[in-house]
Amino acid sequence: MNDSNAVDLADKLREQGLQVTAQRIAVMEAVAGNPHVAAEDITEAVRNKLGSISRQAVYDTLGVFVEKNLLRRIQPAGSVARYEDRVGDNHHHLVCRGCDLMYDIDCAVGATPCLTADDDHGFLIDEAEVVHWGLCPACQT
Amino acid sequence: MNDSNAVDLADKLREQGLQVTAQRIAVMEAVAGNPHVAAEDITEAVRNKLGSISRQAVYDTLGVFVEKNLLRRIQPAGSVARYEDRVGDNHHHLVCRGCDLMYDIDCAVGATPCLTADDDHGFLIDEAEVVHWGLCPACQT
DNA sequence: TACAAGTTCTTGACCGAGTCCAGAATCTCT
DNA sequence: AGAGATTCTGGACTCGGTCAAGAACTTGTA
Repeated sequence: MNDSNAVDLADKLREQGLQVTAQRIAVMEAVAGNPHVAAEDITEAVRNKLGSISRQAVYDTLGVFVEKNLLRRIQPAGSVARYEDRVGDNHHHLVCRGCDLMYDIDCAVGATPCLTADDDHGFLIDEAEVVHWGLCPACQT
Repeated sequence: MNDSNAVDLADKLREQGLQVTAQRIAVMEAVAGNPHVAAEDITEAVRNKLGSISRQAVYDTLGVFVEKNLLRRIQPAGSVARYEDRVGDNHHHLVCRGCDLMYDIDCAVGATPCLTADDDHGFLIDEAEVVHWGLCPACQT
């Protein structure tokens, strides 16, 4: 969250042909410091840093970042969209049915688990998303 | 969709300790004849059959059915909730990013693929949900 | 067949994450 | 520094889904 990080982030944006703005840097930092954050929390974090940002700017920024593969968007059923900056490894998630607590999971089966479907119906499959559902220790009571 | 089916469904409901109503039978039939239907389409199907039903009754009914494990609810990111009557086998889904077309998938890895997570963080895991994302033949152009 | 108790359905207001739009501000390149 | 493109702001809006209270229906008992 220091200046050198901000510089690194700026370079990352330029690499993708994106303009560098204070809002975008702040959004990136908000996600980097907080895996699985919701848009609302990102907005709040950015406001704490910059003073203000519009909801639209946050959604636009997140949308561009996901499109450029700088962020990954995850949205377990019944939950709002969440964002993380761990991209490129197709890791999975463990979600609590009770409180939405979420952890990253490296699947025991292998690097690209279950990627091959028996019958792909002619689809061009690009991702196999795995969500482990359960109850966290606190919600098991 | 004939009378004997309706009788079977009525028994299924009683088995679960649920009251049998025309609305519930119609909702069940709407899902049975149409895997991966959204609540709105179910409402429409029931209205075609019974004349009318309230949105609330549809949501209530779907809620109990899912709770009693008579239906399964699936909700891929960015899509509305969908329902199917194929329960108990934990099969997976193939979803088109372009048009939300959805197919059932039996995973090539085995009966309970990826169910074991490397580190379960103390969770009581009850389901591993797998979604294969891609583009259907029509959306590949 | 009638009744009471419990469950389910209807109606209508409401919620909240996310989108749309048009104009103002900002960034980048020359 | 200035032009052009991109991004941000503000506010209205959409829509799947939920909440609440009272009316209607099912079911078990007699």
